Amino acid sequence: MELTHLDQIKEILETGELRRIEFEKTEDIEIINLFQGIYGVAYAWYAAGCRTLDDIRNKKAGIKVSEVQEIGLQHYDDINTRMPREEAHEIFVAIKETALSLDPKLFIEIMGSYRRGKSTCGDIDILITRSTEDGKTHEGILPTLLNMLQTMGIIHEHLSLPDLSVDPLEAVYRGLCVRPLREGEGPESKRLRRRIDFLTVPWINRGAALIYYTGDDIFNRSLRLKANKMGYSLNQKGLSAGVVRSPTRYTVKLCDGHMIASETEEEIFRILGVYSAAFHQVSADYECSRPSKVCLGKNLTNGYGPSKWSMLCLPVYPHGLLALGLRKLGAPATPQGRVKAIQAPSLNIVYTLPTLYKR
DNA sequence: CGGCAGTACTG
DNA sequence: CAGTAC
DNA sequence: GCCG
Repeated sequence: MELTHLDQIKEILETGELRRIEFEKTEDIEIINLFQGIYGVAYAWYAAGCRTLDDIRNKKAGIKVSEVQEIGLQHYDDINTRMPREEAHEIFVAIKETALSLDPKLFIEIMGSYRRGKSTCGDIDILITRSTEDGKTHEGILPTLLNMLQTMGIIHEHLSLPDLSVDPLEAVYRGLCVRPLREGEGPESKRLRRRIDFLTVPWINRGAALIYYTGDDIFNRSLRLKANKMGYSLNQKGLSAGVVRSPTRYTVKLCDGHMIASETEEEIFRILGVYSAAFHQVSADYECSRPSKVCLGKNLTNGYGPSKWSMLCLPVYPHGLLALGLRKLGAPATPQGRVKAIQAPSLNIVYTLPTLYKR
């Protein structure tokens, strides 16, 4: 008798949760993961024959290394060490204070793994926007803020600067920072470089932006897939209805539809039918309404089968979808993952297991 | 057998 | 366009 | 790899 998905899910939930990283322990994926620790790095480096960071430093096989990637190499260990939650907090507090000194009406929020309540953070994601009720906006704030933070010694190397020419309210900055000095601490004390992203969005898009940048990636993909199945489309700007897709090519949108929710996370989650008890909680509990990563385990392969997709993991979501993390294979392959989501009515059984709510 | 999230940016 | 970041 |  074949095991059903549900049998396997129950077994994993009962025997303990695994991380999807467990499924990535093949040599090529490990090396590609190593190279992806450098901002903007290409899978092409692996394809070109590079296998170590020194191969990259020595420009083996005639590969090109951009200025930004040199920064990534220089600070490789710093950038790829997760920071304690407390350190992310110190950096965020300093940035928020600085920003509010420019305009006390700015909306400044930290997103990413910090907002998901994680005890360590791989980077810092900061959202900046501003209520428009007094007719003003956050236009022009980001460059000024970045200059101040640089003077304060918080922001260091730039990886990508904001392009304000398209929409001055929508900008992205990526760079490296260090935490502010603590009380009585001299400038000689060692502080690791940390990855930091700033993004600004129009005030009305803040809810959708919060969902997207709070993540994680698999959660977003499953949520978007659910939106599609319900006839909507979700992106970092908002939830749209009336999207018409080509019957032959599903991904081709014939009609963009119209925005029905974007200002708050709650309205978007509510329309999508996502359990939202956590909205009454503080950020550290946010993760509890979010996916619990589990794997189907040894019964499923991560091997390179004849298919161009290889299974990595199976997160379980509170909104009633399972998603299989898949990796696209084949040459020229991209290591960017894909998600397969399955509508699973029986998932209600999973919800009741305490695993989903432990932290 | 098609589909697997959606968008922005780079070369 | 392919590749990559989020 | 697996679902519709």
